[in-house]
Amino acid sequence: MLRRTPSLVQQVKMHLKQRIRAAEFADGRFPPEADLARELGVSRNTLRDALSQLEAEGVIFRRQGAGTFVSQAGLMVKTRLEEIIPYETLIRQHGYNPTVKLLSVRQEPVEPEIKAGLEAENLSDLLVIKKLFLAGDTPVIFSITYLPPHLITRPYTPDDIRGPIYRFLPRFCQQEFAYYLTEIVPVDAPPWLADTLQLPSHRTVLLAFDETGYNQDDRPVVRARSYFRHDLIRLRLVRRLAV
Amino acid sequence: MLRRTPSLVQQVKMHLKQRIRAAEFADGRFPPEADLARELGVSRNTLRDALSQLEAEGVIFRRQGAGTFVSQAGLMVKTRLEEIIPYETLIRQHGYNPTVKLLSVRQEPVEPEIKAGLEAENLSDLLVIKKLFLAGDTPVIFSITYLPPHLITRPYTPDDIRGPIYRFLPRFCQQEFAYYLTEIVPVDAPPWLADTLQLPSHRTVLLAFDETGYNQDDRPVVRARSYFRHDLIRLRLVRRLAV
DNA sequence: CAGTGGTCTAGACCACGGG
DNA sequence: CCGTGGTCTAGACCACTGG
Repeated sequence: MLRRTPSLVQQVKMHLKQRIRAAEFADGRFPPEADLARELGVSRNTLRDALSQLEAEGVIFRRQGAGTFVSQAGLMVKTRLEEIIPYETLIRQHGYNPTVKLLSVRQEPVEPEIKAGLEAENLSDLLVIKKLFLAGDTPVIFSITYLPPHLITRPYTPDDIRGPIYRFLPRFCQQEFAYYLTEIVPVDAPPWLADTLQLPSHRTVLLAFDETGYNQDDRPVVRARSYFRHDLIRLRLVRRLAV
Repeated sequence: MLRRTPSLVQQVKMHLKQRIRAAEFADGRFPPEADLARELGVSRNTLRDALSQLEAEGVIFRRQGAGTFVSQAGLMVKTRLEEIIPYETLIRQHGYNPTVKLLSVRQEPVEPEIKAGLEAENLSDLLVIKKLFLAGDTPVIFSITYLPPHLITRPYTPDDIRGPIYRFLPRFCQQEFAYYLTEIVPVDAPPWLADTLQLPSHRTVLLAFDETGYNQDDRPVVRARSYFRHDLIRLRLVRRLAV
């Protein structure tokens, strides 16, 4: 997997974010698009693509006829739900030091409902991966991942499992990961979960992600359930009016 | 508020959605971009803008060198979290008949935390709006909205309040609504809420949206908290890898 | 009115895949 | 290889705001 040069749009995005972090636009105002494009040596279209993405992320906002401005609220958003990021990064963005504990990797029977979502009703067992993510010393995320074992085409070690499953798939399953279809569910933690996450007794309500991962052929290849200590890990997103 | 012609991109989007609904692409395959653009009489750029949006919504997926395809999973997604839609529409998308009950509209003191988020610490009271949304006969969403009363510049009737607050703002407050910054929170329903939503005694865990609405000048103008019966209203979204 | 962002076009070239 | 989608450009015109 070689990295190719990030697209111009990506580079412009990163460049502008950098300048925002450096508080270069002290009054919160961007230069006109034409000037900025010329300065960066890209077409206005390319610059505008980057600006549109930054606006969708809540970093800036634009007003026709008026200008482009740095958004104050956008700076508060630690997480953008519609983007998949490693849980370690998520924890780091919240200001903690992340650790992963690989609790278990086993092939075992699972509920029919899980298998159905993977179009794997005929399989008896799935590969079940359990992980615990710590923020400092505090467990904050617990995840269970289900993978049909027949997808795996190369031998792997536990270390290969420690990272996100969407990194594992292309490397060991000849599957390109495309997207998660995620359902957000509130959960009253059962004792085993409260135990695993070392929840204080008065805090048993958690946020959970119920995810189905699809490959680039739009076939479901993996399912996962993740539980979050929402009091420590905040899930925020920017919502806009549908057109 | 006059409607202007929807942009070409919007029109193309709607047109393609329509053709997908009509199952016109039986094998799930789109024509090549160049052909489709010519057929629709738009430039390839315009067509591609529409396709990109449809892809982001999970309706289609594209593979370089291979083609553009209708996504199966995308058809299952009833809700896209990053888009604001009226709760009535949300309920209808779930196959129920929606009703709104305006429970109360009162000016009253609120917690300092709410006022702080609205930069209204110096106000003693805010306008507090409580609504209940039914799916058929079943209460499924309860919402509380907080609005600084001094924003209102025109007299209004209760009927003007029944709709979404982001429609009220431009009409009665001379404020253009821009976006919500939303935090997703799991909640163990207190008795008053379980009562309002007529929850079965074993179902007290709810999903809540904690929202701050911003105007086009990026100033907070409204706060809202909505509680969802997640067993009846599913909140799903498509998540993609961050670039 | 001048200056800003919003929309749309035609055309070029690149990267990837197996119709 | 050819055909697909991916990227980028230069330029035109429109819509809106009050620098």
